[in-house]
Amino acid sequence: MRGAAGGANLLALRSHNTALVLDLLRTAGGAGISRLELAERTGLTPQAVSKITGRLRGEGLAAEAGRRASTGGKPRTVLRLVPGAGHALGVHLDRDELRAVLVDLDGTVVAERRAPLDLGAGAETVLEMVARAAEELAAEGLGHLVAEGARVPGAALAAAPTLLGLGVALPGPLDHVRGVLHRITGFPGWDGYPLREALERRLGVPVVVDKDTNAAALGLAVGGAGAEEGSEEGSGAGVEAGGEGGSGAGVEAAGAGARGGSFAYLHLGTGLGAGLVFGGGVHRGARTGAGEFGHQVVQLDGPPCTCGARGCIEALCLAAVARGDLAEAARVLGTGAANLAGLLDIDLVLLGGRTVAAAPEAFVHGVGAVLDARARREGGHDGPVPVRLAPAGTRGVAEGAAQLLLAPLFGRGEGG
Amino acid sequence: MRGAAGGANLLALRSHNTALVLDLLRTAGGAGISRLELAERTGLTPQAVSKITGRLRGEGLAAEAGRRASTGGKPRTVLRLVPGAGHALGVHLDRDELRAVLVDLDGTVVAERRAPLDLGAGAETVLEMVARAAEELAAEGLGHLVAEGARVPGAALAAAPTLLGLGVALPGPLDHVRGVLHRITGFPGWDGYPLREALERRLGVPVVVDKDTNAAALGLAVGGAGAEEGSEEGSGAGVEAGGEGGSGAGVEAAGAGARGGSFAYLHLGTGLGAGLVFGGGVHRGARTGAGEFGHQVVQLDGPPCTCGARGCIEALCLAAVARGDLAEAARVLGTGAANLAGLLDIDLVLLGGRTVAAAPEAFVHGVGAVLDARARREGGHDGPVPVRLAPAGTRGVAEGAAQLLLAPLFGRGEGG
DNA sequence: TGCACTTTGGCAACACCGTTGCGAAAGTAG
DNA sequence: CTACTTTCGCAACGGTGTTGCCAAAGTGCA
Repeated sequence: MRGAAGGANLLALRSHNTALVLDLLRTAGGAGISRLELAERTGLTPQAVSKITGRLRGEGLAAEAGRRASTGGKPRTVLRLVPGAGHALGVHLDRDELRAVLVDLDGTVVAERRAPLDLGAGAETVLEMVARAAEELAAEGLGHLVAEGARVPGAALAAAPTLLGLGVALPGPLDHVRGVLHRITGFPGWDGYPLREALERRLGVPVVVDKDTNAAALGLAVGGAGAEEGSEEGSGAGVEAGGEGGSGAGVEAAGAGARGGSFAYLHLGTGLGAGLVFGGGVHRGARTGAGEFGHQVVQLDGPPCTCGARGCIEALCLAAVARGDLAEAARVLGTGAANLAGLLDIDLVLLGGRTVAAAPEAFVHGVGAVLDARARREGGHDGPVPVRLAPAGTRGVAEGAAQLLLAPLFGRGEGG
Repeated sequence: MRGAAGGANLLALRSHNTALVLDLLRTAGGAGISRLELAERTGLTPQAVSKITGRLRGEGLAAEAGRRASTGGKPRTVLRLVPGAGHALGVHLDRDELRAVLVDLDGTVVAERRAPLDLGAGAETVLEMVARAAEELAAEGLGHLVAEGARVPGAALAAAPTLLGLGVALPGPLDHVRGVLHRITGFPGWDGYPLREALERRLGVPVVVDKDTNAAALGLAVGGAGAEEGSEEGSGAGVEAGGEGGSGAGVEAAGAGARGGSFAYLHLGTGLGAGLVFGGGVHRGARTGAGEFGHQVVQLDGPPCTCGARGCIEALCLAAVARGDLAEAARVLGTGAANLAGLLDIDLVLLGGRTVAAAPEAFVHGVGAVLDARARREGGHDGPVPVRLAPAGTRGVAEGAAQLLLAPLFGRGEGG
């Protein structure tokens, strides 16, 4: 709601309330939600909700979808988001693979691409690969929406009426606001590359760039991390730890995807990073560099890390993994998680990444044990912070990248 | 702006914009600010600002105060906050001392009390001491505002028309929302004590309770931490480190007190704690327990801490202080600060507390050196995070406690 | 001294927001 | 079929920031 200056006018008021309603419609998913429920959840009057939803229906973003059972009077009409009213592209540039998805407003993946990738091939080459994948996905998923005459190669994206833009997620520190990469460890050719500007010029649609961990965290935040279903894709999504000693804390945390939820997503793959979510939005910090978790020092004068420091979590954790000592790796990771949870007082810790996926139970239980111990030391006024496996599968980061474009629609931009 | 539900109506819109204008008036201080400047800073139209300031003048919260030099036309009229239009009481319950202040809207201390304290004397005794100090301060600073007939002992506070309430800051974890103490280390009699409720019943004015570190951080946030003046009270306020390698990062950080500023206040006294400020507001976390900094583990399997864990910053740091090795203490503290700064990407680190005050240079330079080294490792796209001595003197926590009541007026409640 | 110009800031009309009062629509219960 | 409950839209309303216009209060130049 607050722009750069902070003053709010009537347009901002409307945008805020509209985004709130859209977010609730999205969260409700296929089940839908009635006008009166929307009124209760937003605190607005039913009449205001009717006006807002009427406008949304006029714009094609919402539609009526059946009605509820009566409770003694006129039954409530159920409203539903029209998923096809908007789309976004998400691209995940990993160290050895490119994954691209086209999602609709609901976050459902409409089309998907996957290709081997060599970040060392240079920015121009990779840029062209991204553009090609984006155009193919748009043609596959949105081709029927494009007017016949507009189907000229190279202008496919700009011609798609429902496409909101493209989100790119990649490792390494970068400037999220300006869309400029700082560096990618091991690939010096990327230093200072203005990825957003280059892609926007090439594709003609809005582009947003973010760290992979932030994208993953955003995807989890809007996807309702820790929600009931959990039968998404990952086979080990049911694994959980840390709820035993708690007084209902696990139940509380189940709604982490809702507004106000806060969690940390810890990603352990070839490196270690974190994405922080406070109040439903990603915390990026003053210079959009937040989430530097791997190089937190947890062992003064410990073994040297590639970054030049000593005793970094990443170095300790990966060394333990390399020698097969998963229990120790989980203990180190848990120590970092406990530090983080104590400092920020979050609701939930989510674990992800290839290394975690290779042995989910070991990490979830190991990290959970450390958090349990900490909670017990503190006297247990509140239960321990629950630890779960991030439900998103291998394409979770790409989906999160697409959410970089969708989130502002739902009022999830910048911290809430 | 967002309440529990999130929906915003016209009243909320007005409150938001009014708070924004009040905050700018407060920040401008004695120099004042013109209507057009307010319009530029808020993004509102000049006419909207005129309406808002007109309302504020009608309520006695703002007044015209001279005019600027002309720039070729009608000179701008300068507006100023009327400091006496509102007051708040702030109490700091330290382990061995009670400090209470009465401040006006501007944050200026109008009256002050100080008394030795024994937290072990029991909640009732301390409660009575707080109430007595509050009533004395109110009588001293606000007596002339109270109608003659209303001057009956025990009802002094409720009768003072400009008094917004009382803020209490004290060590140890607590529930800020409900105003209930969890515990105070070393004083088991306080476990679970409903301090807010008890004080509100005793005094008849709104009461807010918070951790001492949060109160200090809030005081620094609204006081413009790192601003130019610095000639407050602390003799070593000029000490600074970490700006040398930076590209103007120090200048940027000078505005940490303004909206959008983010910093961490690290308090090293008998214990070690932190207060986090993002976007001008205190980050308290999901269960208002954030800022647990002292028991971050920075040495796996290190020496045992009183909390039961091993290798906590607090234990390592205080042990180093005890044996006179301030350089090592600063290095440990700096390691924790670097972890924190990397994780959250803050603008500034502020140091305070008795132990720091006893040797400011050693800590500021020692912590700054660790942050410098980290920034240099990362390639230095941005300069290192500056480290400064918190400018607030010994009564800073009490002033911050009073700001717990004033901050909501200026839109600084809960995260900006 | 007088006139032209610039800039500030208030008055009035306006568009738009959520709110309130009221009634039509659409069910259930008897 | 009637009485009742509940949902939801239409119309009028109060209040918000915005726009168009004009008076006030300066400066600069002839």
